[in-house]
Order: sequence, then C-alpha cells, then structure tokens
Amino acid sequence: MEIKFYPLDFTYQYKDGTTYISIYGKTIQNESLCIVQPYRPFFYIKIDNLDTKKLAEKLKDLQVEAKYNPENAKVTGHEPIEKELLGKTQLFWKVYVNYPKAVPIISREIASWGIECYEKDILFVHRYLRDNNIVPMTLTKAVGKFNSKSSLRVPLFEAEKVQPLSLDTPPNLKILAVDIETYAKEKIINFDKNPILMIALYGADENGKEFKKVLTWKNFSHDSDFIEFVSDETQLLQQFKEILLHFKPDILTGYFSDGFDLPYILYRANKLGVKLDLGADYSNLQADTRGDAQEREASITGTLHLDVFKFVRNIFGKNLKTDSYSLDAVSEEILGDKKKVVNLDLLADTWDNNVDGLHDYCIYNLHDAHLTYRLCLKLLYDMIEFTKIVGLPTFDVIHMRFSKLVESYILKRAVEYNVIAPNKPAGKEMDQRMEETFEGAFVYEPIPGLYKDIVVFDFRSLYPSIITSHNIGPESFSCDCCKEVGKVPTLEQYWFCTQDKKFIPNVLEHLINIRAVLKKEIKEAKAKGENTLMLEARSWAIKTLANSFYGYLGFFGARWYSIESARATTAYARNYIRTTMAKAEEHGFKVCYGDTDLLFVLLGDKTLNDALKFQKEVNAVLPGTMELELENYFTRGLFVANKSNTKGAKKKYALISKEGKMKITGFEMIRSNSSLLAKKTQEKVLRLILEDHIPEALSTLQSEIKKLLAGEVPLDQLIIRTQITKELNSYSAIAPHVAIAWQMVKRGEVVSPGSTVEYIITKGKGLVRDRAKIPVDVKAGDYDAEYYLHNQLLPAVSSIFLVLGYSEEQLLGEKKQTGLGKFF
DNA sequence: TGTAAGCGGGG
DNA sequence: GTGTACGCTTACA
Repeated sequence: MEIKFYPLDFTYQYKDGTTYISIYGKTIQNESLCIVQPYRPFFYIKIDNLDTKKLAEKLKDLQVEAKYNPENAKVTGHEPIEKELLGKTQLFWKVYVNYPKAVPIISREIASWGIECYEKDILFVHRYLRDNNIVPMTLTKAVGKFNSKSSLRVPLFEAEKVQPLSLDTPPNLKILAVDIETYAKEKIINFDKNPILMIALYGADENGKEFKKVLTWKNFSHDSDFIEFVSDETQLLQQFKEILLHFKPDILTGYFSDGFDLPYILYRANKLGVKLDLGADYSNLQADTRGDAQEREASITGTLHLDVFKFVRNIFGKNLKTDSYSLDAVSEEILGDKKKVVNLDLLADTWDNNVDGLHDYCIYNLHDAHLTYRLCLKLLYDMIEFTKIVGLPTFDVIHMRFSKLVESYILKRAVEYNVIAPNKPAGKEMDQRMEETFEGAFVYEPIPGLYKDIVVFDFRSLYPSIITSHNIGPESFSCDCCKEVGKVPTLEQYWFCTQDKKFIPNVLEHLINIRAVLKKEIKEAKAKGENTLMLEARSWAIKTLANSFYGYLGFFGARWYSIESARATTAYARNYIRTTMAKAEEHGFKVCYGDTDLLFVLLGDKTLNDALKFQKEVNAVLPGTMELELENYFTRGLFVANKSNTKGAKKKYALISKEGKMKITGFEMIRSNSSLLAKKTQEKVLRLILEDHIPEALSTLQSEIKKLLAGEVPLDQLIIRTQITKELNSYSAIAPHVAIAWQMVKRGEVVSPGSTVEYIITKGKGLVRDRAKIPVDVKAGDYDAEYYLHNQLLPAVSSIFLVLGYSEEQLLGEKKQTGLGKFF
C-alpha cells in the first residue's frame, strides 16, 4: 500500500545486521506514524594507482574491535564509482560497512594505510535524506505495509520505497510550549539543590482550541482556570508527562528549552525517580544537564522539539534590531508584547512564606509559555523554509550557524552533481587557516557637508553576483587554461577559470535563480491579494543563504574553504565600486559617497534621466548576473565629520527623500541610553536641515537650550537609561548608573546584570554620581541643566551643526555666526 | 598588544 | 552521535 505523509523527526536503529531509518511524521489524514526503511552506511576512498586486487582482499578481511557497539566493525562490500573532487573527476570506491558507527572506525583504519577517505563524518540520517532527496516537512510518499505489531506509541509502517512528492508543508501542526519556574535563593542555577516549582504549558489542539495550564505543588486561593495543584514535585513531573502523552504535540517548543527547561526537568525527574519515557519508541527525554548551556540540545524521539531561542540566536537574530536575544527583548520586537513584570528574586521567599503571592508568578509563568508559543508559530514559516532549502530535519537546521547551513545546502546539491565533499580541516591545517586573513570592502571617505540631489545606486546582491559571474570557487581557482584571461583585478596573482562554470558558483547561481522566480511569484500573489508570508519567508531564507557563500568560502572550518575565492570576491567588489565611481565622474557627476555596494552620486546640473543613462551604460558592460540598481533619489543628504578630526565620518549620514522620508545611518547618539531630549532634538534638527530650513534648525536648538536652562524641560525627557552589565560589587568605577543601582538595592529592590536602571542628574554641587537620582524622587525643574546641555544635548547635535559652520560657542549664542551654511 | 577565560539564554 | 568547535567582550600578563 501507499501512504502520503509529512516527515518531521528522524532517527535510526540497528537490528540483526541491518540499519533502519525511522521517520516520524504525520499522514495527510493527520495521523502520527513511524516509517522505517533499511539503508546501508558507507563512505568513499580514493583509488589512485592502488593495487585494487590486494585492496579488495584487505577490505574483506578487515575487522576492527569496537567496544560499546553491536559487533566488530566490518566492511560489507564495495563498488567502484567515478566522482568529482575539487573539480577533478577521479575513481573512488564506495565502501559499505555493517553499521553507521563503523564508518569512523573503519575509515580511520583505512586512512592509517595511507588511503584517503571521504564523507566519513556525514550523519547517517543526513546521508539518507540527501541520497533519497527526501525533504523534511514536505509531502512524501511511502510504499510498503503496516506492521500490526508495532512496539511504538504510534503505528509502524515498513517501507520498501520512500520518495518526495512536492514541497507542500503540513497544514496544521499541533504546537505546545513549555516553561518552568524554579526555586532559586541565590543567582546561581543549581539543578540539584533547587526544585521546579511550576510548569506552564500553552498550546492549541488540532481544532485550534486553546490549551493552557500551570502545574504547581503548593495550594493557594485563586480564581484562574488554568492552575492545577499537585501534591509535590514528583507529582508535578508525573503530571507533566501525562499531559504531554495525552496532548501529543507534533512540536514541543520552549525558550532556551535546549539549555534550561528540558535539562532541568530531566535532572529533577532522574533525582526523584520519575521515568520520562516520552519518546514515540518509549525512549527517555534526552537532554544534556552538564557542559556549556549554550550548546546543549534536548530531544524526544518522534516529537519535534524546537527551541525558539536557538533559531533566533543562530539564524533569525540577524534581522532583528535587538542585540539581546532574551525572551523579553525578542517578544517585544517580534510580537509587540513583553514579559509580565514580577520580581523573580522574591519567588523563593514567596514560595516559603507567602503562598497567596504565588498567583502572580503562575500568571507570569503562563505568559512566558504563551509568548514562546506565539514566537514559535510566527517563526515556523522561516524555520520550515530553511528546512526545505537545506533538506535536513528542522531540529538540526535551527541548531546550525550560517556556515553549516551553507555547507549543508552545498552537500545536498553535491549528490546531484556527483561531487565528493572535501574533508573538514583538522589540526595544523585548521590553525593555518585561522591565521589567514583577507581585505574587506571599500568605503569612500566623504567630505563633510550638506548635499542636494543625491542619487543612490546599489549593486544588487553584490557578493553572490560576483561569485557567479566570475566563476569564483575552489574548483576554478588557478586553472591550467586561463592564467592570462581570468586574472582578478588588483590581485593579479589569482585567476579563475573562464571556460567551465564550476560547482560552487553553479550551486549559488541556482539559488539566485530560484529567488528571482520567487520574487515574481510574490509580486503576482500580492497583486491578487494573496497571503505571501510563506513565499517571503522562502525568499528571505534563500537571500540570507546566498549572501553567506562568500563568508563560507573564507571560513576556516569549511569543507569548500578557499581563502583565494573570498579574497577575489572582495577584490572584485572594491574594483567594481571604484571603477563605477570613476565612470560617474566621467559622465560629469560628482561622487559624494560609496560603501561596499552603494554609490552616492550628485546630480549637479544634470537630470535624473542622465543618471539613468549612466546606469544603463554601466549595466551594459557588467558581466553575468551583476546589476547596478537605482535605489533611491534623495533631495538632501548630510555627511558629518569624525569627532576626533575633521575627516568625513564613514557609515554616518542622514538622507531625506522627496516624500520627506528620512534615512539615518550610524548616528550613534540615537541610542537607548540617550535622554529623550537628545534623541528628539537630534531628529527635529536633522529634519529641518534636510528640509532646507537651516535657520529654523538653529532657532529650534536654541529654544530647546533656553527651555533646558530655564528648567522647563519635563522630567520624562531627561531620564537616562543605562544597563547594569555585571554584579554591582564588581564595578571598580562607580558611574552614575551604578550609584543608582546601589540606591535601589538599599531600598530592597534587586538589580541584577542585564537590568536597566533609570536616573536623572539633579542640581547641586559635587560628583555627578552623587547627584544621580531615581526619577520618581526628582521634583520638576530640579535637574542639572549644564550637565544635560554638555553631556546630552550638544553631543547629539554639535557634529551636525559643525558641518554647517557653527561651532558650539555659536550654538550657545556666545559668538556671532561665521558659518557659511554652504551647499556642495 | 596579545592570548585566555567567560558569557550569552534560563530562575 | 558516521561527535565536536560560535563570536564577541573582558581580564590579565
């Protein structure tokens, strides 16, 4: 018979001389099951001029003792095969062994004979998926029969054939989020000493019905329908297990559940003798309780465990503004919702002495689970799209950094290209690679000033398009045929083949092509008013992956490492931006700025049409997929000088479009630790200047100064926020924010690293830190105007006015204006 | 100025 | 798990 299903989670086992892949998934009828199929472990060896007869004999007799394994490691067969390694087609043997763990054992032995072994460290499940082109999360077909004697928690299907059907993904997955609260008197997390006090679960069943629950083991009066009391911690864990087995989530999610919640649950369960055999095969919850918490992984066979934090840290965080990946910060940015505010330091005391106070903590606990659930739901599209491109289990994908994602994608494509993967570096080679460096992008030093009529061009996907257009990669480097014609500009000892398109640039080009198709689809779907979230997630996934190829080629741990390729890519990029600048000048344009792939051109007495003509001319000679795009036209742009000297600051400018939209880059005063007064004034002033109202900008600033000095600025505009980054007593210098933190501690509040303190600098004499006060204690007007003027307001705007010819003294009205307010 | 340790997340 | 293994900041010689 034939079944259609979506694969979610994978494992393998060895039984009676055969290794079976287990695929846990859901059928299109929404039923969970396990599909098993035999698959043989193997790796490759290079057969240069070896005596193959002798080698075959040796392999046949080879047997390596293997402790803790089902049997001694043996070779079970071999077959010759032609494959390409780093651009050269050569003869290899595919060597089969008796079980997956025999691969490293046997290959190590063969390597000691001086024979090169390849693909000996590719995970068995990954190997199976790639060789059979099976993509997790997508519609798949299996042919075989059900085994009525399944010893699993789900039906067992024995497959003769498993094959992909389409890229359709499961329509409804049951997600359950988990979050725990633990007893903690000190800051240190101690699995052994401190019990779990409550466990929150939030999810939705297949009908979309909300499920919410907080389990806890102390009674108190309350009116919440989601709280369930149990007798003790043992029962808490027991009930957690019952709920999981009853709810049967397809996806179990958590926030840092790999490193905290699940390891903690497992540790306590082991200590209290609760068996957490939650796996579909009755295997135990697997979680590391020791070692580096950041690198831990937790899993339940048959259930897809997704730690949202891991996905954010490794992959999604790049396009978030926040640089903290705490649940609070990430939820706020993605969901617009924050954690509930409770004092966790008081939880242990509340637990011991004031049970009625526990209700707030239960609400807090549930809310964390709810946030996690919503984050998982929101990010699931993105996780699935990476799964589909890379072709590996979602669990594995979210644990990968970009280098590994790129490599996994290349490895998948290597199967169809009949390419053998180069080995990972080890020992000396690794050390050597780590020392190799390469020059980055070119940034033009702007002349400080206010400019008008700026046209911004950018090279679309610069690095990927250079790699594909110039055939850059380890296989095409230093070929025999193109020494004269394939030279890299400014790096002439390097050349790349101009004859055949090689593997790496081919793979990347394919990625770029599917994105181009996708972009069209998105446009069409949008025109029809259709939901494009999934397509956009896919497009984003492909773009980020494509953009990572360049970094991958220069990454020391890469199989397809090629520092020359990375160097050539940036050399080409620098050359393109420079020659394009020169060409703009030839066309009579003045260039005011350029950075990596961006080019800022002044129209001067020319028209937008002239600029388009220039663009067309540039594009006419650009090779391959390279393209210069017109990004935008800005009516005004401001470039300021560095603080320490008069040179133009790089990566720091403000632009305004015809529609009045501002684009501000790099002005570091726009930071969370600046007061609202500084932020708002800076923005107002910038806008006025860019809108060509320089006198008004000046008068606005001066009236703000006047208000400030007169004590009329509202206190909420003067609050300064600074983060406490370490334990208070480890600060050697007592800055104002540390002084404030101590004040708060004296009042019984707890200030832990990571928390932000707020303060206002008040009037008076002496040290600034002694005059820092908690905002609620400050009376209106009781602020140190001079401090705010010189430490907040002026630093935010002085570099801006300096460009226009106004010194600080002039801003303060101490000197007459000598500035020119000139245009360039 | 260079290398080692330590943190991130979580209560 | 056919093991690894990130990247930045801070501490100290």
